[in-house]
Amino acid sequence: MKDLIEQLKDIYIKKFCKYNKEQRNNINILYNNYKDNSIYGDINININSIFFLKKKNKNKLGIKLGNKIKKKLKKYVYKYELKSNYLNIFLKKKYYINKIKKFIKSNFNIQKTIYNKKNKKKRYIIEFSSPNSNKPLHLGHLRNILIGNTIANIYNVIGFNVIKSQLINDRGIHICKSIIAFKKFFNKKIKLNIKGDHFVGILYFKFEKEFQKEIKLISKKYNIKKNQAIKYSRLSKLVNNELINWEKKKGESISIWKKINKLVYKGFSITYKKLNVKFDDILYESKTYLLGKNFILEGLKKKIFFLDKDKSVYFLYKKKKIILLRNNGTSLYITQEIGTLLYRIKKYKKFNLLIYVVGNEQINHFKVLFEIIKINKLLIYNKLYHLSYNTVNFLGKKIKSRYIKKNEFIFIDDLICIMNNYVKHKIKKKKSDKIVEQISLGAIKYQFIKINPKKKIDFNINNVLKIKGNTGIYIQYTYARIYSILKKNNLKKIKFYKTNFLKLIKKNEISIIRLILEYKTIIDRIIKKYDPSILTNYIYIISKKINNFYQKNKILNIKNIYKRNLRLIICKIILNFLYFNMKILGIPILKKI
RNA sequence: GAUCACGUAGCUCAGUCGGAUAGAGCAACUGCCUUCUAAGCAGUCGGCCACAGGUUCGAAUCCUGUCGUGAUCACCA
Repeated sequence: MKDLIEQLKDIYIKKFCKYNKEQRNNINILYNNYKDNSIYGDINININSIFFLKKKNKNKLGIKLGNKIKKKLKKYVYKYELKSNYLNIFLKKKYYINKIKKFIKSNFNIQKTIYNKKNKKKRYIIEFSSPNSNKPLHLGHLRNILIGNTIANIYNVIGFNVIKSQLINDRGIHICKSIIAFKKFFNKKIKLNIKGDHFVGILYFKFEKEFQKEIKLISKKYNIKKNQAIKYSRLSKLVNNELINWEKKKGESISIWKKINKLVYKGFSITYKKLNVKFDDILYESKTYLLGKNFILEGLKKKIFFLDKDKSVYFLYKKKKIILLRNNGTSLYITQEIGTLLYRIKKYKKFNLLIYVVGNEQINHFKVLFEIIKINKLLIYNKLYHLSYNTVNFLGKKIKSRYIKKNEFIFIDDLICIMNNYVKHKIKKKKSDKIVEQISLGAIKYQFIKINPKKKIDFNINNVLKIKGNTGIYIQYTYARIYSILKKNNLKKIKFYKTNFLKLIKKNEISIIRLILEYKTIIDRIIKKYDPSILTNYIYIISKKINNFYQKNKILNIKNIYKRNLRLIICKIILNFLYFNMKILGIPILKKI
């Protein structure tokens, strides 16, 4: 059974744009949750496209459409009004009552009521996080993870088959830097009192520090520029040799590499666990990069790629050379990326969309990658999407390891720690550490998801530390409030059939239900725009509405049993609805706060 | 220099692929706890939607230009 919005759309299409696809996509029919319903009605139909047909007759055509709707949907529609550019539909209370009954029938199952599972065959692969294995996850990863995880969860809600995929960049020069530091500055001794990934991070930063020192010395000594000084750097040579050793699997390179990676992965898993993020699939570039190398060599034979004078392999993109293989035969970022994609094609065979959640600094990288796939006539060309988001800036600049100084933190673990301390001090009643952490995690996640991925985040600890107003805590608090009411009254004892909802239901109760009916539109918009922030905003509006209702109306302590039943039912719907969406957003659910 | 984003209230952000009177939160100031969780609710204050043109019945939204901020510009990953 189609829902009302879809039915209205059908009538509209039949009447005005049966054959015009473009206009069909522009039809704008929405529940009115933002303006006075007694004036603007329950559903607003934007009739601009009618202007397209005949400007002069817009009123006539509007009335025609209104009459048709009233006739066809007389069960629910009792009135329509033409106002400005809108055809406003006024609904009977019965419509909302039926919706409430539907919720009751499904035992308050949000998924069943709003989305009936379909499309299970459609497979979506979502790659997110993609860390390097040389340092802990930082705030850039945090944004990435939260966007990726939320989008993945939403695809899941609709009923698609979703694969959350993590690609770990576990090979390359950056790892070798940690390896050298481990050998040279730490005598191959692991510090056990530090979380694994942080320890490896320390190795990496130690290397960078020493490296910069050396470069400075050389450039001063010989009076040359820094980038030229690299040629004479001893540490740089050591790293390059380490990479060659690693590729040849010589010496202790591999064993130390394995040891370091193990530490890092252990550290990652703790952070992921805290964030409550799980992956269905983990890929390692060390295992896929050879596939890419072979692919490029084959392309060279097919004359899709070319050999440069210095024997490096390149690809022409917009008349510019893009290097695909170094002249010494070792592979690059793009090489690995191709390899990983080939691996995925082999493993999953068919998928509808592969979404790369990667920062916007790599827009060009993905353009090149997709072009390479297209030019090689691989059929998946249309099934690749780069979900790019803006950077997380710290002190005005993009977060990069070289910006880290003492007393500055950019790691997820540190942020959680700081937030925990803050919540602990701000909180009125004493709470267990577990609850404190769940509150701070909710706050952090909400604060990051809240912002449109297109916009950059200038990270400021004071923004995250907010616990009033539009925050994760507000959502958690709303949930806990309603939960405590329902806990005091066992819903199962209520006999629904005795309640005459039609007489009891009032404006404010209807407006809550109407808000929930908008959910489908919201989800559609999120999928269309790849923007999870839409969901946080929506959940916030719902929370505000229910808090307002809570404060103005008594729910448990009223004499009229039937009225109480109705309000409890609405509470139960909202409770499950919040639960459902908090799960999607990954905000911890607390029964008490 | 080129390319791509973004510029909305003092601050942090919404704004439905052009439509009804530009919306929230924070901060500041008022009210509201002997009654279901006051981490809340109700209200006041605050806007030349960066600037200038253009497109049309109609622009915060589309186009062009200018300014500002950031990212990228290829053998780092």
